Amino acid sequence: MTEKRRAPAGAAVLRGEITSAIRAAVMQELAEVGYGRLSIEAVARRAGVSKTAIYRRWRSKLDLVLDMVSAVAGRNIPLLDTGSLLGDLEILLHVMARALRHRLAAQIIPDLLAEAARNPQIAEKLQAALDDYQQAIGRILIGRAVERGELSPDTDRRAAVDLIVGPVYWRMAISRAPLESTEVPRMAAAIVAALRVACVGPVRDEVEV
Amino acid sequence: MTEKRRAPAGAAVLRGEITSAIRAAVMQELAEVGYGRLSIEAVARRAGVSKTAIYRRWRSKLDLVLDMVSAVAGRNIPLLDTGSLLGDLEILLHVMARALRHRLAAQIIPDLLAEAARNPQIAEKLQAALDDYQQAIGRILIGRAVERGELSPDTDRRAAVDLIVGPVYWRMAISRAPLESTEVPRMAAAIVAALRVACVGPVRDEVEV
DNA sequence: GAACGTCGGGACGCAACCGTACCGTCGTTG
DNA sequence: CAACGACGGTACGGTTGCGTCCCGACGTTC
Repeated sequence: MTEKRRAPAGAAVLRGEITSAIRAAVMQELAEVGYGRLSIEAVARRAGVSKTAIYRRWRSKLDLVLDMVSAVAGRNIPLLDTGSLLGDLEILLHVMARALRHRLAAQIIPDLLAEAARNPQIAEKLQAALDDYQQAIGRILIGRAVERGELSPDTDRRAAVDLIVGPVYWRMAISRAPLESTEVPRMAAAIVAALRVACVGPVRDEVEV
Repeated sequence: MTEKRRAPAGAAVLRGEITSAIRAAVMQELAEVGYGRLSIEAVARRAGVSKTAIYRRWRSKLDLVLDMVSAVAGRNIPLLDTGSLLGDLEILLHVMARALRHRLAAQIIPDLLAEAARNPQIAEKLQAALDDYQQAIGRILIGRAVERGELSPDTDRRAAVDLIVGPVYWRMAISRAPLESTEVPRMAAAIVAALRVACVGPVRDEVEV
């Protein structure tokens, strides 16, 4: 019971440099072969590390990836207040575009999102992060615009998020065409126009004859 | 040289029912484990067929999937002319939404798109299909609207496609939230508003102070 | 009705990977 | 300075999948 336990010391401590090497290797490997083909052996090889080193830190491949996901997804997105919906949107689009311009991100994100569709554990972590992200946009960005009077109070947050995030994601992650920074203002302006219209009730809509 | 070759007959002919079974099994398997983990053995098991049956028809796993992709992606999208941009958009969105509501499609499409980012062969086939799709939208849908005078002639086709396709894809394939049919008209209206603004030159844009 | 020739199925060798057990190493702690 | 104890690395059995080969079955054609 009252065992005297000496704290691990000396060589008996996880070396952070190795943990980092593994993390980096996982990202590389994830981008190169995807989650489906991700193998611990390959990660170990790439990191110049033994498999045991990995299994000591994470129980399984799933654990490993889940940990990476929460580490990356946990970051809060800073949503600066520029004083106008258009300005806020430009900033947000620039941030997203910059993120998706990174080769690793552009490959890993769609891959994990696809994997989430069949892996409940990944889905949970990823959807949580995604929901945070979307809620943040909806609450902060749209919320501010409503306060300013730029948008109607009964704007549908979810629909708004789709209109904001969809185009840039489609362009960069699916269509995989570059999005020049100079195009961002135009896209932002278009989205503002869309949002102004999107506030009307969901069901009722007149059809022109 | 002048060999007399009797045409294959009798049991010596590919049985279409088996080919179909394999195709169906591939779709199921693709949805369940993704391209990365797709195995010929599993496909054969699920189809109730021998591996040889598959290898007789396709040289490899890649060939198999490429064939499926071109078969599905080859279909032309009917873009009905309703007489107005708004009407055309509603139809298009309904078609996309219906397609993405199918479980198989909603899982396979994002998976293959992610895979395309690292597999040149799949990327080629898929990007070709995607480009066709986008060009069709750009040319027909936007083209008609321009002719009608609903949009400016110098509307950027690519940017327009992003605004049209992005939101619905994000909503259904990424965010994985249901898109009610009743929401489509509103989304279409929002997109029309966006498109009207998106025609201004890409670079120049005044910033409100 | 006999011959033909491809069919589907089972088995094989090979390769990759999983997760674990063991072993010598190393640096701190008392 | 000696002992502790977790460290990283190697080696291992088991599993899975790939692509191929050979076999008996089968139905049409002559």
